[in-house]
Amino acid sequence: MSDTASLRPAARRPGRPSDALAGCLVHDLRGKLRQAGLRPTRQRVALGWLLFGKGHRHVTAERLYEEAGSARVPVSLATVYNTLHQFTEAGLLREIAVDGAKTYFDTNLSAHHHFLEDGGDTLVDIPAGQIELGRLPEPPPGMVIERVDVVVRLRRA
Amino acid sequence: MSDTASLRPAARRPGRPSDALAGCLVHDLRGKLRQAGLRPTRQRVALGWLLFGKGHRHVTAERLYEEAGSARVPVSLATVYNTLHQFTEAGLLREIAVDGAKTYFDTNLSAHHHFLEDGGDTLVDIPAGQIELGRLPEPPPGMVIERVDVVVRLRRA
DNA sequence: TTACGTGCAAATAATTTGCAGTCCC
DNA sequence: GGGACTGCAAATTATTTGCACGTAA
Repeated sequence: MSDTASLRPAARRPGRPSDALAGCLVHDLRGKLRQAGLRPTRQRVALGWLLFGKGHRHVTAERLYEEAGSARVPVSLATVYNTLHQFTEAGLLREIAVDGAKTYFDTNLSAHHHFLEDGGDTLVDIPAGQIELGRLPEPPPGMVIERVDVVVRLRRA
Repeated sequence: MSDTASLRPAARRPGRPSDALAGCLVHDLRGKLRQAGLRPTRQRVALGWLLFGKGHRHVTAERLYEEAGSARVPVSLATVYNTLHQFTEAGLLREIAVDGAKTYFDTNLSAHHHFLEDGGDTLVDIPAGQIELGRLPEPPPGMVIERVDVVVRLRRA
């Protein structure tokens, strides 16, 4: 049984390009993983599907674990953590630490920033270009700027 | 204002200004705590002393706990956590979450941002004005911007 | 086949909490 | 004296690790 079939068993019908894309996406995903030096195992493909299957998202390990469970793709929490970090190292994800304990992983790799809603629970993208850094400070000697993260904290009006 | 005076007192005498200053600083600190609705207990005054006694700083709970031990002011780690949070709620400190597990507390309340050195260990202030946010994005409806945090991640060149 | 992955449970790490005893006002 | 504060140790929460077994190439 192929992963494709198990994950997206929809019938092929004209007028719905998503079916064709679905197969394509999984195929791409496997290629992506392989290129990153990661063996495309069932779990990695499944988690990759959940992560990259429907637009950009922010997830915590816990959340992805629950989703995997709901999607009838049982993986252990440890594997979710491992996979998320492997994806991050492979440049497929970005790790963002906004507050306190939880670590979020962002599938959006392009330069952009975040809104943090008051409880610290929800993270929302700020479209690139909507925020503008005038000039950056000079880094201390011997250091280079790797990345700039902006978090806009929100409060209910 | 008075903060400036209490934080950066000029030396009044060659020799041992520390006694007079100590009284003054401690006195201010007690007043500060009282104004914030916090009873100026021995531990709070001692921790306040370590925090506010010598210029702005970034500390983790763990670090402050060690310092307190070194300064012959034994407090429990739990009390350090409690105190830091109480100070934060009282507006005496600012909590900054830059990465992963550790939470830093910043005694500098003015608008400013941070450099984060690569390991995520050291946090350095970026003087206000050295960084410039062009324009801020519009917050989602029903929300207002409370604060903007910028973290500039550094890597060894 | 065989090294790489995975699951599980136990180990860490940072932080919080419950409660008996202590100290400030 | 009385209620706020503290210390300790146990509880939580988020995450990591060690190791036997499973599986993709």
